[in-house]
Amino acid sequence: MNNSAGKPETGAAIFRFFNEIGKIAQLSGHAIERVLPHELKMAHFSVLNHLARLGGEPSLVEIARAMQVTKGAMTNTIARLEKKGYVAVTPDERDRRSKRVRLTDAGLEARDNAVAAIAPELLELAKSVSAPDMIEALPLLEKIRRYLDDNRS
Amino acid sequence: MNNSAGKPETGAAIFRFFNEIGKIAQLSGHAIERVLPHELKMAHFSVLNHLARLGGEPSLVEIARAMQVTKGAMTNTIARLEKKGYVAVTPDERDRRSKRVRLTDAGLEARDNAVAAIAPELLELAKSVSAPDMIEALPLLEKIRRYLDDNRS
DNA sequence: ACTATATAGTATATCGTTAAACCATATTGG
DNA sequence: CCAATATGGTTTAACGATATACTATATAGT
Repeated sequence: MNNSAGKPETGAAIFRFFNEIGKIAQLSGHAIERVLPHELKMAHFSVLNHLARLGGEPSLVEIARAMQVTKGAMTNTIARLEKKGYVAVTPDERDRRSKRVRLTDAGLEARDNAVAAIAPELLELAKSVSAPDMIEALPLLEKIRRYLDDNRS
Repeated sequence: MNNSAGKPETGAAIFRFFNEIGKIAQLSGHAIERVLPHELKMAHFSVLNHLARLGGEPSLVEIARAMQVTKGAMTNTIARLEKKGYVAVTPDERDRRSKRVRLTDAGLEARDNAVAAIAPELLELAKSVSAPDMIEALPLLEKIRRYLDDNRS
């Protein structure tokens, strides 16, 4: 049956879509945190992973924007990561309001260990559900994420 | 590295899948909270919506399990909703440890107003992205959610 | 140049959540 | 029956996030 955006059931279906997305995010977040090294919360791991993938030395606010949290939250997160020696923070010479954040070797190692800890969980899930279907759904998810990203005030 | 789920990139793709899911959940949550009546946080609305859809008089822990939060969190949420008059809480005669939670008329009205406030956002998004694609993805999402639900410890 | 405005980062109060300890009541197995 | 154990709910401490206000520096407009 064809549901265009005008039909009444469409709203309910879209609603359910986001409902499922929210629950999956919650459940997968918990599942991942369970296997994560004890000191690494999801927020910390996300930052390490972001730095490992992006490379370079982004500023604190750039990281905050990428992680979609406030800069206040990122001040806290970066401080914790720095205390653990996972990131190095240096003042920006050009813009003296700003700081540059760089992943240390220890940080990269911690991130790699975390990824290795998570991988089996993900692969088992992919086996039980359907890896091809999930991969096929990726473009749609990216499109939706971009839309939401562009339309946040 | 053993990869029974397929090609070696599969792990990375699954990882990205959950990354996107997480970001969409965050962004859509914020977007929805923006249009929600000021007193209604996402957690409160979710409970009202759950009660409206399920009907009946579930216990506090049953709601907590459905919402995937701890019972401590639900104690707090229900207390707030009760103070606003959106739910009525009565002792369970059969099991005197338990409480029954029922949606009041005011609660149903608040929920309906919230749904009405959210609907336009969702429909605009569905129009800009692709409602059919989202609807088509629903079974996969439900399958993943069920898997995660069944496999949480 | 000077003023106004924007931006980077920090500090603080508040909020919702979790984890853990706890009390009360139910249920189960000797 | 009764002891052991499980379950429903509340409370408390710690934590991460937000919003807000604040300091310091940068940028734009006149």
